[in-house]
Amino acid sequence: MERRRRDGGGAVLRERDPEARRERLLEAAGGVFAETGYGGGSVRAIARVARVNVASVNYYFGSKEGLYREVLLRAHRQVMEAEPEPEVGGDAREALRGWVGYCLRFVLLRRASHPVLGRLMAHEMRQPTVALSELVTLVIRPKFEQLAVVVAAVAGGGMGREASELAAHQIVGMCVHFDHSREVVERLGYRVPGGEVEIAELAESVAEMALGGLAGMVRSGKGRTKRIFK
Amino acid sequence: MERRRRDGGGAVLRERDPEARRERLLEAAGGVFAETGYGGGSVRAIARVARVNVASVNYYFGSKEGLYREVLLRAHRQVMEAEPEPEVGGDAREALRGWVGYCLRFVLLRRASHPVLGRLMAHEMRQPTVALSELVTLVIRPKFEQLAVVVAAVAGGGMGREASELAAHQIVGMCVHFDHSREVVERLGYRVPGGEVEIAELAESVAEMALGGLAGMVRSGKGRTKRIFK
DNA sequence: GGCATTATGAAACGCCTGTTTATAAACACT
DNA sequence: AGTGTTTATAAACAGGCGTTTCATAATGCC
Repeated sequence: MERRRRDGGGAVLRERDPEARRERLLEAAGGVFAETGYGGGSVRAIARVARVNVASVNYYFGSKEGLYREVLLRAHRQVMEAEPEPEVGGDAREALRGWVGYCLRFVLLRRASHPVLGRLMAHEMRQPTVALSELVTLVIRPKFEQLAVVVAAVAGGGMGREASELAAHQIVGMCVHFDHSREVVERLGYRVPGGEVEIAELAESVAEMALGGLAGMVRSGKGRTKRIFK
Repeated sequence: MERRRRDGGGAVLRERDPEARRERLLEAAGGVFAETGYGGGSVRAIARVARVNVASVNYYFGSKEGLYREVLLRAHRQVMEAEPEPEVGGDAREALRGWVGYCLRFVLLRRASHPVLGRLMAHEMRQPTVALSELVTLVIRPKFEQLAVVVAAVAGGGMGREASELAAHQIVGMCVHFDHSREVVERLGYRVPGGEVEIAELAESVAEMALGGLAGMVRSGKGRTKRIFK
């Protein structure tokens, strides 16, 4: 079948600056994907926010997925530059407090300048894309093993490796819950914090529960015989 | 513009049993929505599973949303009939263990006969629909307040109401994490349990951390002065 | 100036979605 | 047998999606 001729629309002003366009697209995509996740964000919405034609997404990034990958890489790079690592040396209990604070900041902090990686990862956890495995080995696993080490140190030899990791999962669960289930948590009357000070308060509470819980596990000897990892 | 005539397809075998069709649709929709959430499941997929025409969804339930609401109601009814309530009377610590076990069973259990409400609610938490508020007041809030009471009882007057509720949120976080972040948790080497026995083991660990954590909070007096609820 | 290269925009493509319409078969009742 | 209602179906509809096409405007180069 014959295609209709199209005339391209006549004289239009064309700003021409590839670098700026690429950057605007990445910025806009970061915001959109952080808000709605990969599947929820449409390339048309991104293009609109970036004030750019839809076709530019494919021109610059090949596909929606390509754009998403670059957004993730960029966000990861920004975090590595901007966010200070948690203190894990020295006192083990203090290290655990530091880790919890770091994790909660990562997930909850809503500063304008804050990198969007935390929210992107939250969406990945809920609805994984092909990028999840990469993200796990690149970002999540190192952080998680760091926590597992801290947990083992807090237990002071009172817990096996498997029990430490299980406890670490539970601690992570406490942290991410306030973001993952935000809608429910807020409907139940808790105002999920978004500022530095409030997040620090929440972190103190979570760390307190973790520290007390670990102490209890060590006392009861529950951490010794478990064998529930594969 | 004039519409083309359609002939309806001639002689086809038609099974005629409204009740069974409605039931098949609800069953199929329960499975599909439990797997992919409301947004992720398409009416065409549901109709295919139910071996029913697409239009039947709108004929019987008005809309996709109407079908979803009935699925939720049905699932809730099934749970109320099938799943035993957790023991909350008697010893407070034992009550907490009971609650955690109930919550984990609710979220993780994958028996063929198990109601799908847990998985539907998990999707609602991640991506709320208009049904979430209803679900919160109908199912989640009662359970949550039950937990908050148990937590306060375990603390034995050593925690204020707000601190009890915050601790309750943290405990819920530990429970739902293993389902919400299943993909990540499994990639980190933990096999998320789906059977009764394993779930009970996990529940013991979570309850242990909660009990120890609450004890620690009471000891340190952290539960007294907090004022971070709105 | 002439020409190839790169970048941009409007529209189309093909596929999916939930929903509606028109037809028709099956049933209930007279 | 005839009539009216309920139930079932295939096809159309309207709109969204990611992607592609193609003409053209802007640029770099000779």
